[in-house]
Amino acid sequence: MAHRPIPEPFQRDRHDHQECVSSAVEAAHELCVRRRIRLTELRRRVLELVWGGHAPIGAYDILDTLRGERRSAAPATVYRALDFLLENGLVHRIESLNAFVGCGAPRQAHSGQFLICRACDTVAEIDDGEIAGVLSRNAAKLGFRVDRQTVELTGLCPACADAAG
Amino acid sequence: MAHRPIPEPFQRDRHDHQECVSSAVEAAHELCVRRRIRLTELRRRVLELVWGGHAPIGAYDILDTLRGERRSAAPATVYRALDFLLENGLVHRIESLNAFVGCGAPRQAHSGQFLICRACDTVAEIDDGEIAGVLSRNAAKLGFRVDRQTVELTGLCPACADAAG
DNA sequence: TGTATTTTGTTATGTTATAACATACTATGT
DNA sequence: ACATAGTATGTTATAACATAACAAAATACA
Repeated sequence: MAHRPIPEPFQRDRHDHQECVSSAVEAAHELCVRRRIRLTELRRRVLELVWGGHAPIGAYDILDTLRGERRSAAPATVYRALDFLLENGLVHRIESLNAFVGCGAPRQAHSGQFLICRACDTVAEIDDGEIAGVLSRNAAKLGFRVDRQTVELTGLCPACADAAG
Repeated sequence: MAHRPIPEPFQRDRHDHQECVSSAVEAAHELCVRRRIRLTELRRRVLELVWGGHAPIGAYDILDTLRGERRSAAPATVYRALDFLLENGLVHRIESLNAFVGCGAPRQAHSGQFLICRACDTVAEIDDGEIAGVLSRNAAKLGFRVDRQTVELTGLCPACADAAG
């Protein structure tokens, strides 16, 4: 079935963000059906909260909101839901921020690279085969076999770079 | 003046590690003289502890050792020394591990890329211009201006890859 | 020597994450 | 429908990582 595509990196001004959230939840739902795993109410809700914006959100920020809705919410509640979402590629962890962002393209397996604006906190995920290729290849030249790539580029997004001159 | 070079990534079997430590301390000393900043006893000692091996070490592991030598040691003691060493490029932080490794080539400014063996915990720093170039260039194509690159590749080093088959 | 600056000491607290065990829910075979 | 195995969540406690704020000591340097 057809989804409206999630906006491309940094083309995000004045977009209907609710559309991002519902697309992400719908994609997650389909992925879970396909894999015969359960997108429970809790997991769906945590996914929505991660998709609250295009900025990374911390586990305890998620918890703060969740507590207003579910009196049993505790750190383990959130971390377990996040673990599930991470394992299934529905969210990514930004290591340099100890925070989480939604994955815009959960269909394909990928590690992804992240562009993190230090001014507006927006994170764009890219899945750049050239980058992944150079990393794997150059590691392999040293005899290193790469399992997982963590690539996080911090700087200024186009809008903030313009504003900063 | 001449230093014996710190061993190349993954050529580290049976090397004299004390040589790595003393090289690193000597390089740090010279860098601090040149920059007119102070490599105090505390900072020198923390640098040595970071260089205790080629595996990343956590701040609280450093603290545990330091407490045996200096009864006033507290978290802030260690973090302040680490901040100094980080600012001056003498150590690097491995974001995906919340831990620190010594920098083998503190003379030049660089962000570096890290190859982290998940079997033996050895970390090798590389400073690969091709990688840095592709990252900056491909981010720039999207209008993103990169300040800082975090590149951490987890996998198996040559020795552990051989052992694993 | 006096004074400004930097470094370290000290205490407290904030933030992020996991362990361990109990209970509840869901799917499946009979 | 029932038993039961497996999965998910509740609950309490604690571990691991990091910073804030102010005092005291050491150092640089006029």
